[in-house]
Amino acid sequence: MENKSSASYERYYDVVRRIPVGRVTTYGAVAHEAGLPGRARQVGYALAALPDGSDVPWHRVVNARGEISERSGGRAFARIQRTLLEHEGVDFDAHGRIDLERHGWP
DNA sequence: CTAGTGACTGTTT
DNA sequence: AAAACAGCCACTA
Repeated sequence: MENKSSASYERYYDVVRRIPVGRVTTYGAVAHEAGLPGRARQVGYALAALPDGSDVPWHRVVNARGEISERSGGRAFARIQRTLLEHEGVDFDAHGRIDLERHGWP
């Protein structure tokens, strides 16, 4: 049984699981909803530790600009994330960014 | 304990 | 609008 580095990760995952289909949210919003404002960085860190095949829709989490963040050693994931969001009905502009006013999750 | 790092955010150039 | 800088906090060595 795999050990979680920190049970706090589950708190972030729980918030991400509540994101409805066709909507996105920011790292800061997830941290805020999780009851830990200001830990946006830790949200990204928690998602980075997220195991493959988890039930957490990590692709619905983007940065404050409404764009997909480039993580270390794999920008291919950004393309996958964009494809998943487009498949859920999320629109991207010519700059590859999402309108948080339209698809943002309150 | 200190130091380094990172899927971030807001303000200033 | 994009880039640079600083602030923030948790995890690892």
